[in-house]
Amino acid sequence: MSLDTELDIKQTKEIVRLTLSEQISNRLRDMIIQNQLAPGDRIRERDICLELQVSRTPLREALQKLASEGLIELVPNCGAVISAPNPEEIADMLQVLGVLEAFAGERACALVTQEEINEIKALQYEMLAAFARGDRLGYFKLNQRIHLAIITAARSETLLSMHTRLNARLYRIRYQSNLRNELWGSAVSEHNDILAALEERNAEKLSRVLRQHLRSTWEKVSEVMMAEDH
Amino acid sequence: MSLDTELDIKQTKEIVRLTLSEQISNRLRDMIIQNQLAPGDRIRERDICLELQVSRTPLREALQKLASEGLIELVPNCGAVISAPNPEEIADMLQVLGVLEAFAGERACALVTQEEINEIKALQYEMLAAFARGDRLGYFKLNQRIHLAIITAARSETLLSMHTRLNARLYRIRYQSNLRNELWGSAVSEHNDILAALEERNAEKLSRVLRQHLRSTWEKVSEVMMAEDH
DNA sequence: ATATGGCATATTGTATACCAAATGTCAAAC
DNA sequence: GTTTGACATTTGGTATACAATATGCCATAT
Repeated sequence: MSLDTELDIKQTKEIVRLTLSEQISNRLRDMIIQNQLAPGDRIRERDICLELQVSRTPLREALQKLASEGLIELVPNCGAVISAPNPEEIADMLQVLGVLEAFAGERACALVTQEEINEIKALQYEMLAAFARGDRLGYFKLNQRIHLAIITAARSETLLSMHTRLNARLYRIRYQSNLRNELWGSAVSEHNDILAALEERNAEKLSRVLRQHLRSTWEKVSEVMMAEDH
Repeated sequence: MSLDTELDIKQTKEIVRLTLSEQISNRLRDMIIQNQLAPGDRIRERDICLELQVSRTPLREALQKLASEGLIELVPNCGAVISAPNPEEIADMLQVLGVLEAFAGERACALVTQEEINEIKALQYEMLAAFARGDRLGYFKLNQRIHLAIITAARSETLLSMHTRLNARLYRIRYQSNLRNELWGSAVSEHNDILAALEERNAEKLSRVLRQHLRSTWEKVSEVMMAEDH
């Protein structure tokens, strides 16, 4: 299952045309998210140019984009380093993500269609299946898709783009945390609450549960971070 | 009073060194915010290069940055056009901004210092002074500074950066709205409520008032937009 | 008159070479 | 041991060339 599973299903109307710099930034973003480029690593322009077989111009445009997304930091005359957020920053981001999802929940309760609820329920069952099999990767990705589905149901472009950006910055650490934490399936019951609140279209409840959900995410993530940090 | 009034007061310790692409993106951002580049306008690389006396490479890097901030749209092979958000998008952004400020208010109540409250109160009086004089520009900028002060008091980098980005996209339209709307001073009483809630450190109240404040901002902005749209 | 197709022109996308400035390293001098 | 300075490396920026695409125009066909 790839990150862009939708491509298998959705019929894209237009032919997608990406500039080279977009392709590069997408590729680098994936490499960062998947930890092929680790936090603190320095990006050497020449090396990446050789590796991806592109010239410096589009690569540097891609770096600018990633920098403004917060995935890398551009130090003048020192080049680009992969961002290495500390626990405080992670906690901060997760809190804001919680606020965004809480708002998404509010709106979703008013705007979600029965079809979307059914789809989320299906994803929920798939996630339970992955959990039963001990399939951590599948579990994690389905978890992500459920949250994305709720954001989508909120029908707010601004919300979606902010969530996407923030999520990209958190993806790696959440993934690592999911792989390592003993309690990797502990969100199952919270997800039941989320689904229940959505089905009742109880905005206040869904909002509250989602924000709480991100708080407990922080607890799990911090546990793993502290352990790694010796 | 310039946008960066602080420079007059604050002693900057280090010498700030910005890369050329940063300087360019800052300049273009200001030009967009101040309506020197109007929504829908197309940016011709060569023209801007001549105007700013820079080469294409750093200019294009700057454009990438602005595009990822949502201030311009980059259409492959067609160049850059200044974003022209429609009323629905504006409403959407203002709602999310309201959510962010509400959260900032919550945190600020817990973290704000007495000094900061005093400063916000001072800004409030300055704003009242500007209102009394009919100084719309001064009123608007002080209004912005008050909100920024609340965000700052919340002590969340993520929140600050998201707020800054969203605010940049909204700045122009809010400024125009402030200039033209009959009710340009109607936020004065809301600001009294905001300050009161902050002084009481009443998180729930401040959060609610701030979100409501952005809702009434939308009412004023939409009024002006509708009028302009014929 | 409208529509189609093709051509010329303008603009963007990418590659490359080059230079200046900044950084890091390492050895010599004190 | 610390400082100084020369050197190699890397990045920031410019200039330029060329390819790909978009745009506008005109002639032709219907």
